Amino acid sequence: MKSSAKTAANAERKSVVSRREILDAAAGLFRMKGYYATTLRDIAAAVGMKAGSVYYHFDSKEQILEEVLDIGIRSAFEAVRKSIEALPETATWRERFRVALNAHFASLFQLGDYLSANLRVFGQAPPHIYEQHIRIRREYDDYWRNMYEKAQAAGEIRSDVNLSALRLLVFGAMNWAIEWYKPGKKTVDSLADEYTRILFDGVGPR
Amino acid sequence: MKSSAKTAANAERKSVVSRREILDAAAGLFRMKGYYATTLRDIAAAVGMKAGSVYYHFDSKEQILEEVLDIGIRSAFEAVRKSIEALPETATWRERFRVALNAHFASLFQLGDYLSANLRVFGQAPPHIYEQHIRIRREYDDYWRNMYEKAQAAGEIRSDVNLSALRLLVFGAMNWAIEWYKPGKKTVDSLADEYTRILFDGVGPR
DNA sequence: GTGCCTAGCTAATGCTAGTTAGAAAATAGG
DNA sequence: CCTATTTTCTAACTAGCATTAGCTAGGCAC
Repeated sequence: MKSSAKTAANAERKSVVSRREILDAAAGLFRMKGYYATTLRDIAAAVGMKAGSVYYHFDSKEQILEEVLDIGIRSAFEAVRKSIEALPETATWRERFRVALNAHFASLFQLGDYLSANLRVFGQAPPHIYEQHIRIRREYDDYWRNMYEKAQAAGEIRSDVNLSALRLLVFGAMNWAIEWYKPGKKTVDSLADEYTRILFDGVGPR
Repeated sequence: MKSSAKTAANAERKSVVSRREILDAAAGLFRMKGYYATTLRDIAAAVGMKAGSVYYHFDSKEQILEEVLDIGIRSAFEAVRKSIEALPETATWRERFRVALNAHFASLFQLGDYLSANLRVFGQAPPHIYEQHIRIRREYDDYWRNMYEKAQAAGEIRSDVNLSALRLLVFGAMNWAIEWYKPGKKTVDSLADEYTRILFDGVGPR
């Protein structure tokens, strides 16, 4: 009974391990070179395998992409949601924004390459993959939209502010960071801080 | 004499026309599908040619990419510069920012596909092309940086504002717009207006 | 009409990438 | 250790892509 349970766990683990390694490597390569310029041979080599072996674990290169995209957005969404839930009920919307932004940047810069790979390649993914992926993306979008709406309802965002513009501006800032961020240059905390200050206080004279 | 001048003009025009058509088509296709998923056959078909014929006008697919990238950033830079130069000397830095932003969005959404193709594919361009391209990009970046510095020196941007963060936030917002902008949804003018207001006034209560 | 130049076509080339099927090696369990 | 299963390797295949070299047709000048 016990040894049987151990057998099942071990048998699962090698392929689970290899599968994860492949995904990790793919995420890193997609982020760095994009989907099309990354070959299966590249990915396989990164995990000490040959390209044909990858097919034991995945049906196709496209399936790898789908999973990388999915993991990327879900892990970010989860991190953002969790960090907000961990706040006290009394937290301001400004603080929630900062924390959410922080979690997003943490996902982008600290939790592996999945989100950055996602941001880098989703816009050019094969059409059917893009169409599938856009759904979860909209959910994430709505989550942020909802936050802005509540902040405005609570008076923390002025009523004259166009929330749609705000949302798009912020998403741009959040996501374009992959193009310029260099680890060590700026901590995720300070980045989220500064963006929050700029957005809530504005840069103009008081 | 007259017929000779006409000959030269006509002979130049056909290849100049075809060449431009190829670039226009390439810009559109790169924007839509990315560089790698766009084939020479796609580009050729879009201008009513066959793939082999494109080599009469360009040495390689990469050369087409280089030119699309270059035209994209240069046209934006030029538009921004021109629009600022057309302002009176007394214009505020806030107004200059708005006008520059407006010009950038106009380049992005109204002057063909070059800038949007650029933004979409430069991050995944072949390394030697990327390295070459990044130079002009830095010049554009510096132009904006310079604007913020002067605005801060003039007191129009508060001294406590981290200009580096501001710059990166704004670039993100400016450039990520390719991911969501749908013509007709919002005019370029109103977009630049709204972003300027959010950034200068902030969204928080006064 | 002839000759030259321009602009595009065509068939072919060479290479690469994703993928497959069978063999071999590694792992796991008794 | 042995056996069964899992995991990886390998050689090959096919399709597609960028590119090339030679040809052709049209336009223009003489």
